[in-house]
Amino acid sequence: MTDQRRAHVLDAARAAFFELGLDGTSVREIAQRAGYTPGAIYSYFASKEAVYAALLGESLERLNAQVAGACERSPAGGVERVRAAAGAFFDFYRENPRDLDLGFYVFQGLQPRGLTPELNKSLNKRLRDALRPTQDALAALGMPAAQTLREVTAFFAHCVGLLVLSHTGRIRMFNQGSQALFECYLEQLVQRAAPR
Amino acid sequence: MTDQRRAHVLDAARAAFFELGLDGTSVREIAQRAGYTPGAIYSYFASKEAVYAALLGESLERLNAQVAGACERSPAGGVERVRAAAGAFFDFYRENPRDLDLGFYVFQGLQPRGLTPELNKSLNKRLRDALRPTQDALAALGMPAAQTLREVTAFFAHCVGLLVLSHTGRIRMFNQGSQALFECYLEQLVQRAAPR
Amino acid sequence: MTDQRRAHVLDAARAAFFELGLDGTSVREIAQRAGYTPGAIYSYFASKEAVYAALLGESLERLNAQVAGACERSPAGGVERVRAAAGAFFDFYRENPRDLDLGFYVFQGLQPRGLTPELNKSLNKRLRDALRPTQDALAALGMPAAQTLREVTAFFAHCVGLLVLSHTGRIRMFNQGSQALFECYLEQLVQRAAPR
Amino acid sequence: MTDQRRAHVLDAARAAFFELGLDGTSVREIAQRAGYTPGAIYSYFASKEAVYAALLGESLERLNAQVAGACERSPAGGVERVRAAAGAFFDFYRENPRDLDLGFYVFQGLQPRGLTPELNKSLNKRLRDALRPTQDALAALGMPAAQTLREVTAFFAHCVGLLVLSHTGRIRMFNQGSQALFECYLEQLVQRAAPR
DNA sequence: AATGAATGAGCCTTCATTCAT
DNA sequence: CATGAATGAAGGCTCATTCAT
Repeated sequence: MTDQRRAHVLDAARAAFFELGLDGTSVREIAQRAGYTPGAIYSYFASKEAVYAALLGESLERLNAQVAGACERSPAGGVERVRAAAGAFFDFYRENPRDLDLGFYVFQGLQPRGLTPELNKSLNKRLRDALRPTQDALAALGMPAAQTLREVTAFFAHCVGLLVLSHTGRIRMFNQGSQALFECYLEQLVQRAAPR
Repeated sequence: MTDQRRAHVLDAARAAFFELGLDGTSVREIAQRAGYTPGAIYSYFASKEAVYAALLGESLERLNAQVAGACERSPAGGVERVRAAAGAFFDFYRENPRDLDLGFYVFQGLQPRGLTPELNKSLNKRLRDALRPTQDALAALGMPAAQTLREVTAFFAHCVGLLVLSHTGRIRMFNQGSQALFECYLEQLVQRAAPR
Repeated sequence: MTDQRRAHVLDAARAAFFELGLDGTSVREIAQRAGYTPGAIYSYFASKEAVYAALLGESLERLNAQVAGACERSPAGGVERVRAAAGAFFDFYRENPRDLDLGFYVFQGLQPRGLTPELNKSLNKRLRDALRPTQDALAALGMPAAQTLREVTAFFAHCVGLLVLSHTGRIRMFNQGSQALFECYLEQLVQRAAPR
Repeated sequence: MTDQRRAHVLDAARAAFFELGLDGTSVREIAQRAGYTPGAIYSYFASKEAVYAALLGESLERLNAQVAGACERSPAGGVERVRAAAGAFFDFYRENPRDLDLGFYVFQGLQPRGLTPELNKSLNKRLRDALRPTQDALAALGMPAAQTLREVTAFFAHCVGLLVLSHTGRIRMFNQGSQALFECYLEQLVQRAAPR
């Protein structure tokens, strides 16, 4: 019951945040969309930042689901699996730029009240999980463990860079598209994993 | 005289911003650090956002200077020049993470009052300028023009990604260092520019 | 409950405004007089201007009540009714000069936020309503419709003029009293409505 | 020399005030238009309100000139002179609504600093002067002195009322034009002065 | 006479949060 | 659990005015 209502608040928060951005979203706005008064929000979350942390948690679940779904639809052990896992990760954030904002906001500026070390750890873990399939797929192609770790980290960074540039419009400065650049990077990665 | 005082305000703003972050910095805070009352700030800048724009402009000048300096100290036409130009760019933001924040803040959220189209254009240009030496160095190695553009964009994205991950502590998640990963990417880039 | 408190804020605002004038009244002042902190005012009114609009609305209700009361106490259909309706209108503003200020302030300078077109329309209507009994009384004496409209408009203007002159002390310049001048105008009007 | 410069400041102030209104005009604005820095204004005027008082004085001179001009162009001693004097007075403010604002602002809200008793007296006198020709013309038609005073005061009030209603757009509420209503009032006045 | 710099008081408004009921 | 009311701190900004130079 309580969980349902909490989820309802979260839905309202997500909608508000997607529509208005992080700065444009106030507790009042969330409450209003949820059909509550501001005070009620604090029955479900300790603070506004806790709402965002929960939102991020939920966002990471969707991310993992999307990655897992893509993996299931591709044969294990081949380069296709690398493409599927990596592509699903990138696509998730390309299609949902607000989820990227959310991640940076929570991971960057939060007070201890909003992001306890345990919560931080668990969120980190889910993010890490979403990259694991890519890492595993690289390993399955014979890439040494140390290198898969390096590659997946670099891959993550590359995605983040492309997404941020795309999201802030900086990439237009170069007349380039993030999708094409992503594919380019992915092919180089696949090349390194399975030469020839 | 006025310029000196304006610079003094800018110094105060930079210090405040480096210490407290962009959201934590108020006009009151800047004024206090500069030894002024809040109203005085508006003798030098039209708005708070104009202060940030000026800060960014100045940051981009330092960036360009650093890149130019590194280029001067390396022979033109060889791979060393690529390493110098690209490395200087990355190092600037690695050593001054707040300058990266500044860039994203200004480019993302500013009102027209703070960031006129002309100013936006000129700031963009200076950012672009800072990447030009890298692009030129790639071209000097015989890389086709279309590819140099693609590569420099991807390079920029990779830097941003590594820096953001590093800045938000996410890179620790992978037990990796941004410096090492940068060098790795740079070597791959050099490889592509000058195979063998 | 909320309505009571809203009325309480309105009382404070009216008192402040009567004492300090519209320009001298700040939200802080209103809040202080109401026993609140400034932010609380915004629970009851969207803006400072909305407070004034509400004050004017309430002023116009009092005006209409006063006019209606005077009409009830006078026989319909005769010149007495003209004197009653017109006199009540003038007396209201003579006795409450600040209410006149309020009207002009709101009707003149308000932002859309404080005075939406609908609100403007409804306030206008109530002002118009307060003059209707005078117009009707003129018609009851046999004055043609077109003339009643002209006369009531001129009457309104004359009242406003006398009140403004009286309020700003300019009338003293002529050693005249607004009351006597009003009665004079009224008698001329009655003459025109019911010659002999 | 000083007087010339003072006049120059006054010109700037008038222009600013006509364009931006009283609330929209700042000392900065006036100074800028006069080619000065704000502080310089205080070499010529004790305060912003003193500027307005001076502006009003000058406005009253123009008013008197306009009235005098109209009188000169009409035969003395007849009803035409009444129409000319009264009409010129009304026209002045109908054509220059800002001058009316000025008058009310100065006469209503000024601090002692801006409006000393002597200045007040002299401004009052000039206003009174502008109505004298109308009063004299009425007397020339044989109207008793006591009545001419009453009539000219009522006339002044009627003008002010029509102008204020016109200026604030309230007159539209009645689908009436201030010009027509003025003429109507004037004819009644003439009637009273020279029956038949 | 004029500047340039700065003040200081004030403005309206926003908002996360608290807490008695 | 939820409300309704209110807080308090802060926010960016404006502007008449002062005064040393």
